[in-house]
Amino acid sequence: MVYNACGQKEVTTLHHDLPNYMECPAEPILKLISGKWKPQILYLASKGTLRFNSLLRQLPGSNKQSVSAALRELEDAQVLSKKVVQEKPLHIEYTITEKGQSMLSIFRLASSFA
Amino acid sequence: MVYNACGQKEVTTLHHDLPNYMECPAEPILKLISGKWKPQILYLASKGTLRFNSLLRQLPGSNKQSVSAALRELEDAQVLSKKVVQEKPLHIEYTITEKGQSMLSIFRLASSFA
DNA sequence: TTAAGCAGTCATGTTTCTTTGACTAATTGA
DNA sequence: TCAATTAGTCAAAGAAACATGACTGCTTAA
Repeated sequence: MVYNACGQKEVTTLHHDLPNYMECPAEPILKLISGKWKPQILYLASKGTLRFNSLLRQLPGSNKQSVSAALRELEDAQVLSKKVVQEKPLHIEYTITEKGQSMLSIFRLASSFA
Repeated sequence: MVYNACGQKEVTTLHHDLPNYMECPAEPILKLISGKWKPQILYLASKGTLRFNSLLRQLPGSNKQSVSAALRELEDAQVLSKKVVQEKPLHIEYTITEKGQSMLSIFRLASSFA
């Protein structure tokens, strides 16, 4: 069995021009961890729990809307988990998941080509 | 020595809010291999030498301008090399470099999270 | 010589991403 | 009670990415 550049079996034939055409499964993952703020958010999340306003301060030049959207995307993809902490000054915490932790290997590998 | 999520030593301090702030070196690489056409171009390049018009036909829905820009970016980053072939019907060839070949591992790793 | 293929560029338009500013609503400290 | 902090949302503007159509200049096959 032949595997393509994306580590996927080559089976599907959709276009005569593309004998073994197949969408790259890495693309959605690349899209998930790319963008203006997500790599840095993931990096900070790997160091410890995040809180919204503190995160904003840690990302100079960022804004509520972009950070909020990034957090939601990462949460939807189970890379971060969000929980309301019913403590002293009632707040929200974003924590990196196991999946998120293991996805950091992509960053380490990518940075070896810098 | 402490290494951050991007596999980089933590030294720089730029902001009081960021005791160990540092740009993630994976970001430019992620940017280089992301986008609408670059992953697929890289995949095709891994299978063999590319020629402009043939590549366009192999990327249904693409266009000259986008593909041309993608090829230039990848060439500038030494992921592809371009050469004029002085043969029979004089043409141009884009070939994946060693660096490009080894960068395919990023796609394989990323696709394992799909 | 004429048309078709190759390898593009340029100007423009559209779509998507990112930022800005105003606003909400609950909690907490002085 | 007043101001600040936390955690956002919404609409709109601006920037960046991507697509379209017209055009160039060279080569080759009929």
